[in-house]
Amino acid sequence: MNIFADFQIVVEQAVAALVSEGVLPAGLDLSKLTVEPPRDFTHGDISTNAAMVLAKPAGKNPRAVADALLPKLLQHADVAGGNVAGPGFINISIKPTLWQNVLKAALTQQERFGASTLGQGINVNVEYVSANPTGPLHVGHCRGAVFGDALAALLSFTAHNVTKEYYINDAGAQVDVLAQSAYLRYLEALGENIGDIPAGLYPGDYLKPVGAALASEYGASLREPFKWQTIIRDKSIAMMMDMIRDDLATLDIKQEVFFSEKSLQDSGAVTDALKTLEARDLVYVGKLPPPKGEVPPEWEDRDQTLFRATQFGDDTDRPLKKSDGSYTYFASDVAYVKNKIERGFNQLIYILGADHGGYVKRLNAVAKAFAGDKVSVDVKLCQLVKLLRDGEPVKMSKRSGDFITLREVVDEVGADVVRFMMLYRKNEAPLDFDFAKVTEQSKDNPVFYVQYAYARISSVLRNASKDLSGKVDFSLLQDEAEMALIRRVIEFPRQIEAAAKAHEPHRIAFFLYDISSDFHSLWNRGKELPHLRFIVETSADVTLTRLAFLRAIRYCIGNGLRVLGVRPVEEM
RNA sequence: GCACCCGUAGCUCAGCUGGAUCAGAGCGCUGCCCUCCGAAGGCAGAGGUCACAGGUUCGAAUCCUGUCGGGUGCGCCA
Repeated sequence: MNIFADFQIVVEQAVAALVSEGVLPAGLDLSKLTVEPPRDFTHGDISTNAAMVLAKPAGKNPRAVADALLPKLLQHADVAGGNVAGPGFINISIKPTLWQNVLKAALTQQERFGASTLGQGINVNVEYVSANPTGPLHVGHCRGAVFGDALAALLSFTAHNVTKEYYINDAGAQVDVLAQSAYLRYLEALGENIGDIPAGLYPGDYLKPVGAALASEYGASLREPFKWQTIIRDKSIAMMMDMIRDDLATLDIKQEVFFSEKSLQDSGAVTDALKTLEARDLVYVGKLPPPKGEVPPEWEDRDQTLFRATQFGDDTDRPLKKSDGSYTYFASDVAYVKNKIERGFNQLIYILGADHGGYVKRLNAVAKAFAGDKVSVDVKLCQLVKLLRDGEPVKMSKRSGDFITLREVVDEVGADVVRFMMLYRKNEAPLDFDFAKVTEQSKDNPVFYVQYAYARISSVLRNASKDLSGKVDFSLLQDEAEMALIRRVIEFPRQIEAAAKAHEPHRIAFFLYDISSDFHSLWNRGKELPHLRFIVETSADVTLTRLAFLRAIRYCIGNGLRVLGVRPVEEM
């Protein structure tokens, strides 16, 4: 139960009442109206900017609107009091029964506490990773993989109908290079001396099993590469994708749909998509202007088949065909967007590396061309991860093929640490990942800090005597440290919704840090003030109440961690 | 040349899509707290002209314009 969302409705009803009384004009825009916890809790429990937002369109001054609105709000059963403050804020304090009900809800809903109906009826496609099937995933893929997976979980938790998808780039030149590289490994597996892998091919050892598999399956019958290139390529792609799925599994990532680019071309979907655009006069043959400033030396003007992306806000029109008449990668993208729309998705989310910034406008343009405003596109760009070891950058040489793989990172520090750290920064901020720091067992390490809070709570629940008789009475929670934690619990459902709306899972990570901090603080208060301990020998009621309170907090932390895909631990 | 992202404390970053004595957290620095549920923690102090200059309005770290600085990308690659 998100009491802030509930009160949003209450405030809107109060506004409606004033409208019907003629105090406020009809047709007011309520979209800027917010109901939030106040920045400073001494102002109250709930705060709204309604009066200030409505004052101008209503032609009144904010305080007058607030004074008119306040009595309506005070009539509500859960409201204990309220006042108008500052330029026209309305602050409301709620009756203790309301926050007590939230704690009860946490205990009843358990793993579902914080879930929301926000996304009901919305079909979301989250596409992430989508790495070329030419080798194992490396660290660079880590962040997008975790981000996409956590965002998908967050959207599921808020009742969106989510499909997690991976786009396989299996149609371009890079998979032919893969096939050539695998062919050499195949010859090697047959006992031939292949020497060094030539430049331009994939040198990694991970292709040796592909060669071996081909050799054992086909013997020497594939020696003429041009004839059998298709078999070698398809086998290589299949094995690379298996490897990638295994890599993702180390992070507990399982996508439901693996969509082949090649299938789009083979099925005629690309041709169809272009026809659809042509029918709307969105395709033409023309020349693109060279980039301003430095013109590339080998620039030559040529006619190309172009999509009128500029009609939909892009910076330039985009080529659909190469000069030899074959389709560009972008043409596949166009068909893919169309395919997603036809599958009924209302929201298309793409998780891409920051070097794909140029995609944002063109993907939006394509979706607009096909579906107008009915389908929204959100491209989340993830910045680079800088790997450090004790503050020193970790060196990687991509050329030799010995880059650091995703698997190596997960093997060294564990999936939970990788997932949490990748989400402890907003996606467009660069991220430092220090092997030494992230495994440290101290409060400097946020993963540990949050896990520790969960474990401490679990420890208290274990230590508590099982056969206490008494009753839970949340009104016994009075201390300011307890109240601070209660405010966190109340805020949890709201944080989930806000993070889901903004497509920003990192907010959950920060929330978890904050609630853990408040918990550790309360814990230490109990050290100084024995009557604030969770287990109090002299009162079964107090003890049972605090244990129930702890369980509610534990559901917040546990559910938040689960959304991020991090396992809560009972002991450490 | 153009587009996108970023610029907040010495360092690493939050700041809930314009709110209130709001300028925050952690690290680092200074000083405290274990006869007591896990000190693997906690409390307190010092530290910033929110890159800069204008603008929008009741109100700006947040929105607009410009400047400076950093990153990324920019017609057949994928």
